Parts: sequence; structure tokens; C-alpha cells
Amino acid sequence: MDKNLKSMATMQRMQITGLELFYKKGYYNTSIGDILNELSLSKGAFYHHFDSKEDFFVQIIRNLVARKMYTVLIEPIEGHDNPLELISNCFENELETAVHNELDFGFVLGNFISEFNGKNPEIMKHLSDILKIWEVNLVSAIQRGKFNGYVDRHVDSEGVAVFLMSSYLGIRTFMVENAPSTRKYRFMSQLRLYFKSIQTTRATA
Amino acid sequence: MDKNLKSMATMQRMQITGLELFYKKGYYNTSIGDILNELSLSKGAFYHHFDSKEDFFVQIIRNLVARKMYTVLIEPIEGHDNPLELISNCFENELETAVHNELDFGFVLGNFISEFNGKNPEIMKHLSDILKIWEVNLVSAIQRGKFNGYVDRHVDSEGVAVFLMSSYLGIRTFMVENAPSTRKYRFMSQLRLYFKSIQTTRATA
DNA sequence: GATTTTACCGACCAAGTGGTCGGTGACATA
DNA sequence: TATGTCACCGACCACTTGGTCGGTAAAATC
Repeated sequence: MDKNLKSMATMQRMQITGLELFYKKGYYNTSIGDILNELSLSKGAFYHHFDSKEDFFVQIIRNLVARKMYTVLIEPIEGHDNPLELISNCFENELETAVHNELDFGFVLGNFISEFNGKNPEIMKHLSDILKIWEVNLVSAIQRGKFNGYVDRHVDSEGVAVFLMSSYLGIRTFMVENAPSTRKYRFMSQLRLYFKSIQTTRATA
Repeated sequence: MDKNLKSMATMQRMQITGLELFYKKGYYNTSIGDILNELSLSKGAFYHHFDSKEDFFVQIIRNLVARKMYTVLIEPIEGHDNPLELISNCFENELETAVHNELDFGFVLGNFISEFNGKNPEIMKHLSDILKIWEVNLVSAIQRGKFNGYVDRHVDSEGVAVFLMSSYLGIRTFMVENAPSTRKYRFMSQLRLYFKSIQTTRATA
């Protein structure tokens, strides 16, 4: 059973390093050799554990990206508090880690989507699945917000979700290009302005 | 002088096909051979006109992307009408062409930024320049709007610009993934809601 | 009409790529 | 102790890549 454990550990190490490099340099621009070098492992080791580069990448998405997305962008907005506030804090946190150049899984996703779109339907399916889950959870958070009196009943929940996901994906591309901290701040301010316009108006209905 | 003309025409053809393929398949995933095949031209022809693949790409950015960005995302928001309306229409138009799968230069830019970021500073500089021009023009459109009484004087023009650019870049990634038409519609609705929250309030101040 | 310039050709090259395969030694099983 | 399994090794392969270079034919220049 010790063997099995070692095997798992190696696979894990490969996947973690793989994600890091794929994220930094892009999938097509990262060779298996790059990853193996970083870990001082051989081709043989790689193909012993994975069928192909593509299989390897799919495993990474399912094992690392999907799970992390869940804990970071979905779990935090569950609950019955004001969803707009939950979302706000969640975005704030994630953008803050992004400022410090750590792996931000929202952006990892956006990155990969633009890399694979139109090229690799198999991989796109996996990426789309994750996005879909995010979307569904955002929509239900907004609806919960309506039910609990935090969100104006007239707003279109799906619309809000699309708008939120878009701007989040976008700000990440945009932060990466320049002045991340300033842009994060400006983005969050405007987001809160937008939230104001869809929250329940205390004055009339 | 006929020679010169033919030369220019060939370069133009190469650049147009190049942009198309780079956009569709990504820069690193498109070989010079791919482009040449499409045009039935030879390696010799390519390296006669361009120094390298990178040089070729930079030319494309400067000759095609930058100019098109200007006519499509910048010129339409100049003028002294309500800038929020101009921007709204401009985004609407561009997203509509995007729905029909034509080249959308806003997204071309976002795509390339995520592909080159952290990898090729030389190319990133060119992309950043274009983005900067867009940003500056958005900011001044908003400020004009304040001056002309269309936009609430308390809003942060730079913030609005960052928010607009982010959401535009994001919706394009997101539209490309699925249900472009629906998402475009939802996005535009929410964008107009946001605009309402930053326009001059007729009731008080 | 002779000469030079120029647009383009295509065989070729070195450097990588993803992927294969016959090994080897440590461990588990018997 | 003998045997089998399994994690890992690294030389090797077919193929693609960006890029070179000696050529050619037509146009421009003289």
C-alpha cells in the first residue's frame, strides 16, 4: 500500500506543477518536458501515470481547478445573508489574492477558455461545466436575495449572473496587464455602485 | 512601381489571413506554414517580407488591430451627445458582430493579452498601448458627459472606464463559450442598469 | 539590350514536440 | 529465496516548428 501512496503523491506533484506552468505559459506553450524538468522526473514517469498531455490536463481541471473554484467562488456565496454583500466580499478576496500574483482560479478558467475555445471541444466541455456551476450558483444566490428582501424583485437574476461573471473574468485579464491594485479598487467601487442599483429600494416598494 | 504595389498587396493578404488564424487558433498554435498554405505562398515569400513570426505579429497589431480598434471602439464615442448612450450603442454594435462570429477587435485584444501576458513583454507593450488609448478615450468621454450634464458629477471617471473595459473583455470571453445571443442581451440590460446608476439624477442634484 | 533589383520558390536545417518502449531496481507476495 | 508487480528511467522515434539560403524569372533601371 506504500507503493500506491507514493504513486498518488507523484501524480499530485505533477498536477500541481502542471497547473502552475500551464497557467503561466499557456497549455500549448508548455511542454511535458518543462513540467518534468521542474520535478526531476522522466518521460517514463509521466506516461506511466497519464495517457496523454490532454488527459493530464483534464485531470488537472477536474482535480484542482474545479474543486478550488468551488471552495473559492461558490461556497462563500451560499447562506442567507445579503448575497450582494457575500459576492462583493468574495470578489474582493479573490482579486486581492490576484494582486499578489497568486493563482486565481477564476482567472485560470478565463485564461484556459480563451486558449481552448474553438480548438479543443473536449477540454472546452470541462471548462464550460465549471462555468455553468458558477452561473447556476450565482443565479440562485440572487434569487435567494430577492426572497429575503435584499435584492429588488424586478431584476433579472440570470442577467445579473452573466454581468457578474463577465466583469469578473474581464477585470482579471485587465488587472494582469497593468496596475492591478488600482484597477481592483476602481472595479470594486463600481461593482458596489451597480449593486446599489439592483438592491431593494427602501423608499418605494 | 508596379512591383511595390504587388508587394504591398501580398503583405496585406498575409497579415489579414495571419490575424484571422492567430485569432482563431492562437498565436503559438498557428504556424507560419498554416498561413502560407491558406494563401499558397512559400516560406521564401514570408521571410522576404517579414523578419520573423514575432515581427509579423507586431505589424498585424499595428496595421490591423490598432486601427480597427480605433474606428470601432473609440471614434463612435466621440462627440458631445450623451456618452453613456454612445458607449451603449457602440458596445451593442460590437457585440452584435461578435454574435455573428465575425472578428471583434475588442476581443481579439483580450485574447492576445491573455496569451502573451508574462511571456512576451515586447508584444505586450503593443497590446497595452492600444488598451491605454481605449481607456483614455473612455475616461474623457465620461468627463465630457459630466460637463454636459449627462453623468453624475460624483462618479469616478477612471473607475467607470475600468469597469466598462473589464466587463466588455469579460462578456466577450463569456459569449464565445456559449449562448452568445442570450448573453449579449442580458449583459446589455445590466449595463444599462449600471448606467442609470451613474447618470445625472433629475430629482436631486 | 544588358544589368540590377525584387518578389517569390522550396529544399533544407537545427531544435523542439508528444509519445513509445525495453529496461532496472525496490517492494510485495508466495 | 524466488517471482511478480510497479514506479520510474532515458534513449529513441516520427513529426512539426521557426528560420536559412541558393536559386529563378519578371520587372525596373541603365
